[in-house]
This record gives sequence, C-alpha cells and structure tokens, in this order.
Amino acid sequence: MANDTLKPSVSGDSESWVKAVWQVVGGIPRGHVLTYGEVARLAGMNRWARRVSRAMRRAPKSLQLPWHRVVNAQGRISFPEDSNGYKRQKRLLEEEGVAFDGGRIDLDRFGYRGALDHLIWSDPL
DNA sequence: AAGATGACTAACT
DNA sequence: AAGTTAGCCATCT
Repeated sequence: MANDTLKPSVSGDSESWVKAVWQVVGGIPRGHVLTYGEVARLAGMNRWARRVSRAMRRAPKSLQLPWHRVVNAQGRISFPEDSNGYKRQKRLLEEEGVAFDGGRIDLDRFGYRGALDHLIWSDPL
C-alpha cells in the first residue's frame, strides 16, 4: 500500500481554485469583460482578486484563455499604458467590439451585469 | 528566511 | 477626483 501513485499534480498552486478561475475566465463571452474581483467571486472566493492574476499568468497556452477579457475594477487595463501587454489587451478587446472611453471601459455596458441591465433597460442605440 | 512585490479591491482622506 | 491604507497571499530576491 502505501504508494501514492496519485498525488496531486498541482504543485504550488495546490488548490483547484486555479482551475475554477480558468473556467470562469474561459466562460466570458466575446465582447464582454469581467473584473478580477468578479472572477474571484464567481470562482467562489471573495477577496482573492490578486490570485486571479496569478492564476492567469500560470495558465497554459493550450487553454487559449481569453485573459484579455479580465480588467480591473475601474474598467481599466491593469498594465502600464506603455507596455506591450496593455496594447495587446486593448487591441484584442477592441477587435471584439469593446469600446474604450479615455482608456476606460464602461463596465455598465460590457460587464456581465451591466450587459444585462443594458439589454433590459435601454433602447438599442 | 524575511521583506518586497504584484495583471486587485474597498474603504477612507 | 486622486492619493493613501489595509487586507490578501503566492512568488521572487
């Protein structure tokens, strides 16, 4: 006995929250965004926004994770504006129809909740 | 091993 | 509106 043929393959990341995060992020529909905090909440932990970024960093490329659909709570990209990451993310989002207003995304329109409210309450342009 | 860091946030000034 | 403080905790030095 005593063997552990099956040991947790996840090292360091230890828990399944990482996968939960990947799953949540992978489920963000095209043209919409979620904040780190919302992803954390949907993945089942309120205060772990910071780990979301960590999880994404470690996500394998094979997942094709739409990492660019995650922005910070202010609707801004959490990279320095002069960085490649910022430009890359902004371009990807704009290609999906997400509009930037002064470097800021209107979460009332492109966030989950905002998208719903928008559909329900407002006239389509 | 201990302190700094960070793809964060909410609360407070 | 913009800057600071505190909470979070895995990683990096």
